[in-house]
Amino acid sequence: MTTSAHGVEPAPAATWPAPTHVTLAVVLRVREGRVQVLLWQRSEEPCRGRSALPGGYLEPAETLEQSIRRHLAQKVDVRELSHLEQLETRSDPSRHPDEWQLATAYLGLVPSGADPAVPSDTAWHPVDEPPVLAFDHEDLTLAGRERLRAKLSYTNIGFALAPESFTISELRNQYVGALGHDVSATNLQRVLVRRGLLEETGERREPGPSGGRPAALYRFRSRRLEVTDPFAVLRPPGD
Amino acid sequence: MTTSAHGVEPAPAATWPAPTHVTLAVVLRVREGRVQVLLWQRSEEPCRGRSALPGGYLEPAETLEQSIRRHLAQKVDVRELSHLEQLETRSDPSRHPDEWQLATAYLGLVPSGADPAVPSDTAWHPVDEPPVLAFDHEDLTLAGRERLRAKLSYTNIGFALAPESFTISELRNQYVGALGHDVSATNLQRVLVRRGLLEETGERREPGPSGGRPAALYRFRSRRLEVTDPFAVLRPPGD
DNA sequence: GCAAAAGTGTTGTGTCTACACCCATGT
DNA sequence: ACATGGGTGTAGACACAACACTTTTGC
Repeated sequence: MTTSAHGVEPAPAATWPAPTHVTLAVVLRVREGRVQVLLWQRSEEPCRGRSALPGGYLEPAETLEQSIRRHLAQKVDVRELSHLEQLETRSDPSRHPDEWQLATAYLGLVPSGADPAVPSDTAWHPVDEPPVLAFDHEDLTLAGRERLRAKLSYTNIGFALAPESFTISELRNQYVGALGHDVSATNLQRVLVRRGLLEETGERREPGPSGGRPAALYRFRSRRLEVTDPFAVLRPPGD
Repeated sequence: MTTSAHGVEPAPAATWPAPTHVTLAVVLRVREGRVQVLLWQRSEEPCRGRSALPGGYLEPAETLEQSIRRHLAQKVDVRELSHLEQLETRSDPSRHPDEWQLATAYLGLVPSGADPAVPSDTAWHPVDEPPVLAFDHEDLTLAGRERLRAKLSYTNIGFALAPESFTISELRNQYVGALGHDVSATNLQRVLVRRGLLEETGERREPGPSGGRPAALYRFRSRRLEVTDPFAVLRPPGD
């Protein structure tokens, strides 16, 4: 196995016969109205001290998804991950200074409510104003954020931001943070119910000390990714 | 470089220290109302004689996109490719019988009008009833077809199916084939013009021998992929 | 009663499909 | 004249945003 060369022999990529392969994850969650990304402080060269996305080398006989789950398990309780999907594979030979390295990035989501412990070298950072990131990780983070934003409007991916059951205004907070603009609770409820994504659990949340009408609890009908608005336009005729 | 082992030593994937990496392309076009995919007849084991997607090994110091373009150049005039985008990377250790092989698939599109010559071992096949394909290539083909179908409704990807300039009914034929259902020329024109994707060239196509009103020629305003319907729902307020 | 929070009713707008109708050309 | 293919006008359906209004709680 190639051990991580740390700048001892900065050979140009062309001299490497075969690329190494790493998996990375853009793990996002929404807290206090902002999207946060899980970052890790590198203790090795290259880019020692810089923040980076969690991940690492692909091991023999594992799939990319198994690999990223294994690496993530060292940073966060993987059971808290409500969704994981492949983003893309980056291959620019100059993306890593010391070796020819391919990187397959995943998007992971953590629902509100869950608050997994993370090791001391790992922390959540606001995705809007991240620290300087290693390699091409900032660009990958942006790609993850965009993917989430886009899918919120035509899939049920909201399930991955919400806990089992929730009130509409709790769900609204997740959408507001993830989309970056205001969303009315009124219309959010109507859109998601009309599309059959949400159903009432029948229970209610008791109001806080300042009063207010008790809120109905909802859940997502499915907690697996489904496309809910497949034809924005150019629908098949007669339907 | 690993030469293609042809079943001589079918070692389990776990014994390979590092994966090989190939790039593949799902190259699609629409002809006579059907989607066709470019396939190639394998002359080597494994899967000798089976049809397969074009592609091959990644070479040192090239990016994945350079790699797939290089391999495609052997099968088709790459200048005819109007669009190329990454689909996904497959990593199941059992996807190849003889080696541990990762595969990054691309989606390529060829516009109507262009009719590139292909070598004798390569041909266009209807994507609906393909021959038995090697490895996981049938599934990748399906993924490519789905990607095209989805993007037709919320991006300007139609430019990649159409030549420089075209009549609405020619464009309609491409959409009908790609979507697999009828599309009215009337509404197609209105949707694409309203969204600012199409503009008239000012020229007209002379009618054929059977008469008819001459058709206006259109072109796509941009021939690079753009998202044109970013918010199917949950638009930002006040806009 | 009053404030707070949740939820419903309703109106207006924009975008789409469907279909009737008009236009320009060849024979 | 009439067939053929292209294009416009228009009406209805639908989904959405916005906002006024009602409901249910705590104090």
